[in-house]
Amino acid sequence: MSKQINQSLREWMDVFMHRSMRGWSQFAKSTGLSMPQFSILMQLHHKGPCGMSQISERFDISNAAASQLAEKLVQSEYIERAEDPTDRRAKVLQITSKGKALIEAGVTERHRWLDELVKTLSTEEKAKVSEALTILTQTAKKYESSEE
Amino acid sequence: MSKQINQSLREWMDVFMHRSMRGWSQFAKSTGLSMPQFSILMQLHHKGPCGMSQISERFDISNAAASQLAEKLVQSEYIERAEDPTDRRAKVLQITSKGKALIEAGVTERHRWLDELVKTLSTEEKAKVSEALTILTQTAKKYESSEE
DNA sequence: CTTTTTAGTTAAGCGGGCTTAACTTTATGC
DNA sequence: GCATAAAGTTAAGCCCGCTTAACTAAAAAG
Repeated sequence: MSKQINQSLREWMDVFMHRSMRGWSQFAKSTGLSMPQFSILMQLHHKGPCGMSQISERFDISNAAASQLAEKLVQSEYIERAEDPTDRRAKVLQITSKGKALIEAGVTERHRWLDELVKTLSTEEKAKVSEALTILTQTAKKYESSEE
Repeated sequence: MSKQINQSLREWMDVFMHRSMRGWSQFAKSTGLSMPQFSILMQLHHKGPCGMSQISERFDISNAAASQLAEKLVQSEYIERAEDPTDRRAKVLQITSKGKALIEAGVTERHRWLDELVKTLSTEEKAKVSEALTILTQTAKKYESSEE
């Protein structure tokens, strides 16, 4: 039983990840953004505003690199870079509505595939899948918050 | 109901994709391979041997670019480049055992997190998740083969 | 059998990401 | 207050991926 769930998770992740990674990199390319720039944008969309150092830490690059990438995103108006009112050395990076729209367009595009899949499921199957994914997502969120 | 499954799919994707993409790019970096090189390796591992043109088509780059990337992977012994016996203009790219080992190490690392999640599930939850993911995977595979 | 098309390679050159190093500005520790 | 540490920025230089263009070699078309 334990073996079975491992097996099914692995297979699903395999299929899903290949599809997903390819889709995202194609989408990133179509926007004209490089992958590093795009990843930062995703990060800001996903986790909300943060400072420059969090970016460099998260992506394991130097402060200088983060600063340069952020600069380009500011230039193209996908993010905003403001002074942190509580510490005037620090900056607060935040996605703009233009940036948000871009990422959400990507998400929507990625979802089209999932929607197609769901369409072919029976009502009963839909219910099962929905319940299972909710369980997984909840568990994952708990785990993420527990690891710091 | 249809709304509910869309919602749970979206949330699931949000959490799992971020985690997974981050993990892969960290892993790729740790191997010293660039993302383009790593992606080609993944592709060869996932879909088996193919020619140079399929690579350039798949990743939407020029033949020249594909050739140069492949050359580097050959140099580092992650792939083999042989002459296609049925068409002496063409080449057959194939992952080596060294390459396979590398990718599989990455997969294993990615799975560690999934295993942690599964551990915290009850027996009943495991059964539900397992069943649902099997449904999804089967559906996805059918869909993939139907789209060409 | 010649012409054209197809598969791949090679080289030059551009642009991007990244690092190190030097610097500015602001906060912290004593 | 003064020294030290921390957050970002800027510039120089390297490596890498990518494109275009020129080329080789083999298959297909006529």
